[in-house]
Amino acid sequence: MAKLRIRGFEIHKGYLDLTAQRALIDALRPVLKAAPLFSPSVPGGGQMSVRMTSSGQFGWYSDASGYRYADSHPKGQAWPEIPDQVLSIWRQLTGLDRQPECCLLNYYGQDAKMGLHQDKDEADFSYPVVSISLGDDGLYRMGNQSRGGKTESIWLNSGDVVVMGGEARLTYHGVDRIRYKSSRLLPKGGRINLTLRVVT
DNA sequence: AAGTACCC
DNA sequence: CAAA
Repeated sequence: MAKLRIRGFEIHKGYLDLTAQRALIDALRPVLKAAPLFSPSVPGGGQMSVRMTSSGQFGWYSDASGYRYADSHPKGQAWPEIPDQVLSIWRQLTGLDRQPECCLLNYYGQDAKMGLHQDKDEADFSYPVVSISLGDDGLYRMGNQSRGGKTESIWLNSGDVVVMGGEARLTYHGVDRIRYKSSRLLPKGGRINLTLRVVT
C-alpha cells in the first residue's frame, strides 16, 4: 500500500485487497441487474465508448442536450442504493459525515476510453470525489485546471483508489486506454471504475 | 461539455 | 472541429 500525490490527486495504490475487491464486485451485481449499463450520447453528437450506470439518489447522465444528474435510470426506474461497502470506503478516505449522493459505475470494455474532462456538474466543489478501480489496468491521465498544457499519466490497477480534492477537484483527467484482460477479477475482462460524488 | 481528429 |  503506497500513497502517491500527483498534482493534488491522492492515489492510494493497492488500497483494497483481493478479498475487498471481490466483495465489491458481489455488491455491484444487484446494482447492474436493477440498473443496466448504457452508453450515453454527448453534446455534439458523439457517443461514449464507456458503458455506465449509477446508484444513489442521483445518477450521472448525458445526452445531446447536456451533462447532468438524473433522479432515475433512462429506462425509468429509480437508481438502486449505494452498497454499504462503497460508502465505507468513502468514510474511511474522506472522514466526512456527509455521504455521497451518486456512485457512478463506468465499465470500460476492450477499446473504451474517456477523454480529458472536469467533474463539474456538482453544486459544491469543496467535497472531494473518490474513484475506485476494479478489474483491468487503466492508463489514467491528469492535466490542468483548464484545457491544454502538459499532462502526467499513471497506470491504475485493481484495488487502487484516487481521491480528488483541493486543487485536484477541478483538474482535467481521463483514461487513455485499458490493458484488456490484465486482471482476473472480472472473468469477462474490462475495467470498472466507481466514482463517488456529493451532488447537491 | 466526458465526442472526434491529429500530433508528439 | 462544433457545440454546449
